[in-house]
Amino acid sequence: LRIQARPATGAAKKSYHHGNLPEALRNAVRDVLDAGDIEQVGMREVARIVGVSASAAYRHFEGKDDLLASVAADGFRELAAALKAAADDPAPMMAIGFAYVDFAVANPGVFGLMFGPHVARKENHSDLKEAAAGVFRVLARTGVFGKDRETRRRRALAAWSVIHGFSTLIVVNFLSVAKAKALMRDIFAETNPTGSDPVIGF
Amino acid sequence: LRIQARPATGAAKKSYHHGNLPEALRNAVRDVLDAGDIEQVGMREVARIVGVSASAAYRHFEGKDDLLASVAADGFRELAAALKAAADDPAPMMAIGFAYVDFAVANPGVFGLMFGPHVARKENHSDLKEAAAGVFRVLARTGVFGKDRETRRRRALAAWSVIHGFSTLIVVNFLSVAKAKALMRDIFAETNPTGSDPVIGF
DNA sequence: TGTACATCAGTGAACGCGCGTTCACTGATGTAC
DNA sequence: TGTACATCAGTGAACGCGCGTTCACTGATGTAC
Repeated sequence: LRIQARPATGAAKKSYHHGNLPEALRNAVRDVLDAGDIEQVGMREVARIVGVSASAAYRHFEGKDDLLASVAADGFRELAAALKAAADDPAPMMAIGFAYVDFAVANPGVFGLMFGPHVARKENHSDLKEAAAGVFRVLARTGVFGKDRETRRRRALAAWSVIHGFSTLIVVNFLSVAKAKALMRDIFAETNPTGSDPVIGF
Repeated sequence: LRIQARPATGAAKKSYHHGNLPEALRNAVRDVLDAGDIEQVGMREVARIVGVSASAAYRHFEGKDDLLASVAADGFRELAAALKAAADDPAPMMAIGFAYVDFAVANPGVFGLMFGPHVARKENHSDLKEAAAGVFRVLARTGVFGKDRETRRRRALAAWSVIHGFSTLIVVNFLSVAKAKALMRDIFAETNPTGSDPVIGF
């Protein structure tokens, strides 16, 4: 189980005030999501896990949708951060691909939520949209994709698709991590030392 | 709404026997799935749509899980058939990729079910597993992937990932069909007229 | 062709359950003076 | 430093609801003779 976030004071409060309930609830959602499927996630269940009454959650989230959207947005931000860190690698595309796969494997539940129908239809949730766009931005800004803006965007989308496809097939158990990484090594191999040429076959 | 399958006699029976309830129920599942998300799908809801009592469904399916697995397996078979047809195209990889994307766009709900956590954890459901393997088989048998068996398998997996990634990002609204197809055209362009060389950059 | 009867495919009421959300409440916390 | 008080962050009971599944049932269908 994910460690419950507690107040920064460190000392366990005797007060019944939790201190960091929103994060604790998000973590509980992730635990349930990673353990099984999305149908098990609920306000009551999640509150139960945290050890708080169900209605307490409504002090921090408008409702179930809001809580889920918040978890998904966090997921996108985490993913973007991981990719950003990987982009500093000497072989950035490969590193980004690996980081993406690693994220999906480590967080299958959130990964599914992020790219599932719940979130897909939440087009109005601006925080979520922005967080997802952040992932694309990291990809689009990675230097290997050339100088022209439009070309970079196109290639970033293609690369995202490749990487995302591997990750999805892994999560769904049609492909092993090892095999996927070996394949990515082939695909993203820097066949051209100048680094200016396309790396995914076009 | 999907047209409800009726008995082959054509004439509307006055009997209360439905005649093809299993298929009608599967179609109802798909309708609900395509319209919204998986949480709306249920035995009662689906029976209601078909116009039958909830318990009638239990004459044909063991329960909810069984019904969903059946829908997913059908989805895999449909997808495999569509890909098989596309494989006859002079540019088979591109045709297969387009067919895959078209299937996902036409059936976003089933597509999500097929690659979602519900099915991913149903490893014991052999019919489902077999149906999913059929999709891979079509890809692996497509001639462009070379003569060596292992190489073919590797490349088939890579191609699947690419194609699947595009489809997922489309379904989740991060990418348009037009853009995805243009990118696939670039990636799968037959740069080598002999057709024997790798087509996805490795 | 008719009839008896087994089986098939429905019905509808009932079960227990857990859900999301609301409400009036209360104890804890922080702040102005 | 103390105190009064507003606000914050919980509680727990209650609401209505729809779900999956079971059960005893009944009408329709098909088959053996």
